[in-house]
Amino acid sequence: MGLTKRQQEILDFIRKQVRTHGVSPSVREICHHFGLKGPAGVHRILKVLEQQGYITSIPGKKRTWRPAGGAGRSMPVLGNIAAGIPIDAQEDLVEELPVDTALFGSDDCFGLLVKGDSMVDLHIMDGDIAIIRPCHQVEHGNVAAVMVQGVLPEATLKTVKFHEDGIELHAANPLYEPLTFLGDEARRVQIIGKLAGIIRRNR
Amino acid sequence: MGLTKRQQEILDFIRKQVRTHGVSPSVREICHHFGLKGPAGVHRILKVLEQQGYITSIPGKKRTWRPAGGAGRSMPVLGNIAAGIPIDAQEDLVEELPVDTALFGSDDCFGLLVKGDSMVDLHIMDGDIAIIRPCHQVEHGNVAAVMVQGVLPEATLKTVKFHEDGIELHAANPLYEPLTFLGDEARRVQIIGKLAGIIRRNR
DNA sequence: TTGAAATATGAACAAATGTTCACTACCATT
DNA sequence: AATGGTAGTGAACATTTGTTCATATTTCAA
Repeated sequence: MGLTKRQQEILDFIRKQVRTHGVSPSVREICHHFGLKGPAGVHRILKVLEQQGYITSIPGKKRTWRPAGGAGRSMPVLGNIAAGIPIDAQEDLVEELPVDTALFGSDDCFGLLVKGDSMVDLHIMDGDIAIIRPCHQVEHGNVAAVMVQGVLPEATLKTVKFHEDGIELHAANPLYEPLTFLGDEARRVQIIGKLAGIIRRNR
Repeated sequence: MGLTKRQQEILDFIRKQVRTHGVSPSVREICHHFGLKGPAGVHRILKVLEQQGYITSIPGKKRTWRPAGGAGRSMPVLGNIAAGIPIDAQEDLVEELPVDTALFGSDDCFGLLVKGDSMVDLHIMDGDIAIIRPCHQVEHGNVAAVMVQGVLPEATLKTVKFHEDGIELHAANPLYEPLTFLGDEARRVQIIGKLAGIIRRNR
């Protein structure tokens, strides 16, 4: 079976600390975060997590308790986005990439799994991970992850074009017709974020 | 102006340690690596590197001296490869990507800056970073970084095809003619490594 | 209720480690 | 030779921090 509530909390805290600060927390910093008085309790839990294979340390060395699979900052990859920008949504999380979000210019960047060939003209392929930098507005011609209420069930990559009277969403593939939203219709278009990059892994 | 020899050595060591171990070295570990007796000298240099913006630390906290731009493991990106696999070649190093090499399956992966449109059919664009996993042999049809003595001045991405009597190197672009090497000629083809992935950053 | 497992507390020890200071050595330039 | 920047040595101090032990408290299922 899985982990205890406390064990999970502590594991999450370590991961989050390493992800954001790039430095492992000390045992006492973990204590302080949970309002505990002494390091003993946390230390025992660390031992448990180590035995389960979740974390590692170099015995005796300071600040070496860190996630096992690989230390360092990371970036979440989402399978799809159903509503709004997922802040801490665990549901659609496909994996954590061992990549510093700084690589793509912003701390809140995240990956979005690309499905289908709709962006093939931009050399983005099925299975690629599109890196999205969250924002609410884009310029004419930018590629962005967008959602359209009632039309696109999940966030999709489109080239966004603005006209006097509306918004046009283009797939980068001649096989797909552009979507046009005129007047009030345009309000249904929700910008998730701008395309900041691509990561592809060959099988 | 740049850094002193010692300063550069220490900076490189810190980067390498963080890259491979995921944990910052302690001041004394740095001393030991260079055969120094006391931590004082190194500490002074660390201060210099900090002031220059290369590294950061949380004053007083243990093991918090780490590369400034982003902690965690990283992967070197090379502009071009003139001869053999560059183990520690600093010359052609374009930058360090804050990406764990584990993402692409092997510790010795490195990035190679893609120039030109010769791989456009594989959806690899000018400016992309091709991730190369070093190896000496590839299978028929694999995409690899190759060099050809006297023909290709630097490592280039090609689709490698084997025939009864030789090797054919194809660019993934109809505008480029494939290169054919028959018989003994084939020995001039040197495989640098296999294409493991792509990282693209949009401007 | 009862008992085992998980947690928390308090105290204390030993190491690891950052940091500082004074002094010496080397090296290139003036 | 004098000077100034960079480096190395030795010693010492103060914290941070991992680790352990014994004991109390909570939780939760049998």
